[in-house]
Amino acid sequence: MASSQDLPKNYDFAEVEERWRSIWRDEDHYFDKNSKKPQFVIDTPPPYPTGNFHIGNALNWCYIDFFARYKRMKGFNVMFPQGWDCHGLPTEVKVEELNHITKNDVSREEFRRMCRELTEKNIGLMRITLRKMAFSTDWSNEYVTMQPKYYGKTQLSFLRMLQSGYIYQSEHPVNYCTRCETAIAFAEVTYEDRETQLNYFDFDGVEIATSRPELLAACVAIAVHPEDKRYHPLKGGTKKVPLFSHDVPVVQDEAVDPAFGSGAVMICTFGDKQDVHWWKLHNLGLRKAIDRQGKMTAIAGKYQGLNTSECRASILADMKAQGILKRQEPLAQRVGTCWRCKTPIEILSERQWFVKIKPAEISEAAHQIKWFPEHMLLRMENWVDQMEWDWCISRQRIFATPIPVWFCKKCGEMTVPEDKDLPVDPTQVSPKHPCKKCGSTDFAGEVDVLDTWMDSSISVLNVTGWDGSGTPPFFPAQIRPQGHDIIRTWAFYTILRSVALTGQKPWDEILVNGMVLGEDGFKMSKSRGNIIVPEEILVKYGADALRQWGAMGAATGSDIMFNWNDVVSASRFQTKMWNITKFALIQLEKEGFDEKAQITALADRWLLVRLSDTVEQVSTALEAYQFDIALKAIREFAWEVLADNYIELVKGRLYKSDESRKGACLALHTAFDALCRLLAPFTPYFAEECYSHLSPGKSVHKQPWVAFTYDDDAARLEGNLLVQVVAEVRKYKHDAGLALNAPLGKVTIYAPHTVNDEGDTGRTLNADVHWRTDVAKLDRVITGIDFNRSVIGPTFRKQAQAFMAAITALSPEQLANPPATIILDGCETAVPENSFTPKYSYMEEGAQVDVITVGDVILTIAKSA
RNA sequence: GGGCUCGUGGUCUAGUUGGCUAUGACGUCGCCUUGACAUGGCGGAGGUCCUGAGUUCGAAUCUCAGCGGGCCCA
Repeated sequence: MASSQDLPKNYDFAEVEERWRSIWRDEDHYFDKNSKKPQFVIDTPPPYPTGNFHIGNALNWCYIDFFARYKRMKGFNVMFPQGWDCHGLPTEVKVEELNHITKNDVSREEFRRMCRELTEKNIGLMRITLRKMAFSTDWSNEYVTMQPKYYGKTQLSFLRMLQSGYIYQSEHPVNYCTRCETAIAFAEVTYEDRETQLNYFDFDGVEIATSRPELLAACVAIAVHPEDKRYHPLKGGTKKVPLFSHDVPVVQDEAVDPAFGSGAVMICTFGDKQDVHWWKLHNLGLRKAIDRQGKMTAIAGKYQGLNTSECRASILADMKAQGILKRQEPLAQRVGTCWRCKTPIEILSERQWFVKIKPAEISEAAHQIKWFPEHMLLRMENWVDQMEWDWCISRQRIFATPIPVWFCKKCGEMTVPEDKDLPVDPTQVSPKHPCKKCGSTDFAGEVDVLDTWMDSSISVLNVTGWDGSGTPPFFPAQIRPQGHDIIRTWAFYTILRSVALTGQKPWDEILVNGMVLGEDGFKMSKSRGNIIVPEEILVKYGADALRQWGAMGAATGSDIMFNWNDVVSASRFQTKMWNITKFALIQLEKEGFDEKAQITALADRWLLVRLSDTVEQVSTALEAYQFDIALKAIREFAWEVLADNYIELVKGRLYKSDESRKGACLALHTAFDALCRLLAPFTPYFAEECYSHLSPGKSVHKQPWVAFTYDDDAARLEGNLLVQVVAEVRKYKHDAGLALNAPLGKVTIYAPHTVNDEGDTGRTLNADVHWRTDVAKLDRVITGIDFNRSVIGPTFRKQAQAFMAAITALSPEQLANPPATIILDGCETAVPENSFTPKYSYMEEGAQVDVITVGDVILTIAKSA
């Protein structure tokens, strides 16, 4: 036992946290591939290396670390990997910004190098925050998706899915960002409300309303509702497109809303998703009017080379000039935009690579996974049920995993590399063998690259040891923690890929965390100025306080509003707990504790049974990932049960030096040791510091989880009663204007059972306490009357004094059961309700006493005066 | 427009399968320096559990409708 003299008066989180960070070893958190322990593999989210580990990440990681540490203490072989999801547009954009270039100003290789460099730097910054937060990361299982070791696996997974027919290429309409010059998936489209104009114009005699006149060159049909009588004469006919003069058919479709605009709509390739739908359904032609840069193509004739908004203005002007533009109305519109640059997306038909989406098998796997909270499964179901297109996985960018295929320049045949040659960049190297079909050695490497989700959706395969064949050794993982914002992307794609590559679900369980909102209740954003960064909290209150906020801020799974109050109260709990530590160590240091001491005193038994209850509560909550409930139970036990009640009760006994203090010391030691372990997953620094003083040289994080049980129902009941009795007497003193430690004279407690309190109650109340099991013999006497003047005054006016005199004159029996009427100045007068209350006092064995009742227990306090 | 989710003292929040006086934190008010702690202790005030209807002996909890947030999607 360390000397209590060593303990500083105040808990200095900054000093303690830094000290333990320098002592702890990474090796203690490594997953052991040869272990016989049950495995607990976590499919951790690989964050995007922006350089800032934000508070949403922090919450997510807190959850992961709570159960990682808990599972380790429970004897599991835990893998808590750390990944970095590097590829993607944001970094490309940042590199362009920082270096004042565009991606076309330097070679592909040079541009990639710049991206890698920036990413390395950002990862370095984020690792520092992770370490400060005391996350028990397994750094031996760190992965970086931009490194050859990882993207080789991404390419391998691509080839496997290509071989099994999951991946195909096809010309198909895709969402396309003309600013980023790449196809993007639906998951990357965000919708924004914009105001636009609905233009009514004459289309060869038919009035058409459109918000996108620039697509006139791409018009392939006119659609009307089959029931719309206005347009029956047009059935089966064709119409000439104004300004462009090509003929288009008139088709009929139920989906046309006769009430919108003129009831006739032009179908263009492609204005929106609906156009794609009709285009397929009615087997229409394809007219590409917009190219990858967002410029008008040759079929736009004189408008060629204009961008879409220039073209729109120009076409509207020409329509006006020809007198065919009838009128314009404002129109509120939700427009799909690129999630990154907010440019409205175009739907272009391009040759792209796709992954087949098979909703049934994804849904089946999703149902085999246990979801926390359960309702998050619904979001997955809804997303799966409404899938319309396959997943477009090709991107026309640079900083990403290359698609590992070549095409023969002579015959067009596709060639893929062998597994052992991965990773490859087909734009840099050539295949090792000539074309199988024609023998040519002239190849063109695929320049398209893979969607970033193709990297991150094999995170679980990577950490479980996938090598391209069958089921990986540690697959499936036990749990996937992630936010609900990426259910339709990361969770969805991971399930898809796991099923496609292994035929199995990726994880046993998925734990979905909520979003962190600002203190004002809104999503954190720069424009609102409500962003709180973890670093700020770490500096002001330390990692343990921030972690407590993560646990207690909200029930697991629900969105959580950041709240400084919670951090402050977390920090106060540590102060309180630090003082408990000091007290416990001072007491235990005096004579040590005797492991074999007999626990007999009620307070000691009560503490142990309440501890046993707490351990069970915390363990149950942790098994269900209910961190708020778990930490709340721990705090309540420490603060209320141990500090405010138990220690106050046994203090006096601990100050003595007889046999009776041994039981208290053992109970105190047991509770304190358990508290350190219970706190270990939540506040690793703090728990380690406290435990190191209790058991020098030992780490709390290497101790097993608390297995303490203590079965004593009587102690729970009687102890709770004892605590109540003490509370009532404190209140009595408070009401009497006495200090809480003021001497109280003789107190008699009539309880149903004999209680061995070892004198704790008497010392705590500073009174001469007598426990008795017989029935209290009390005489009630009326010693005065409280008059309610607000009733008597208005009722009796001038007779008020007389009324009170008459009441005072009543006999004690009459006062106890007041008559309905009374004679006042010779008249029988009603006694109003609530006009007075008799004041009682009690006599016990001839002495005046005050009486308090707590359930069945009666307390009498002898009046000292 | 659809789906999910939430609405609890001034603020934030707990509340399994309906069941004692609705939990806790922060704030607020009063009292108290007692040998771990005033970054503390004790006590108090403060609630139409969003609204309305229904089911029930009994509803914060279940059902329906409405109002209002948030998230996701069309």
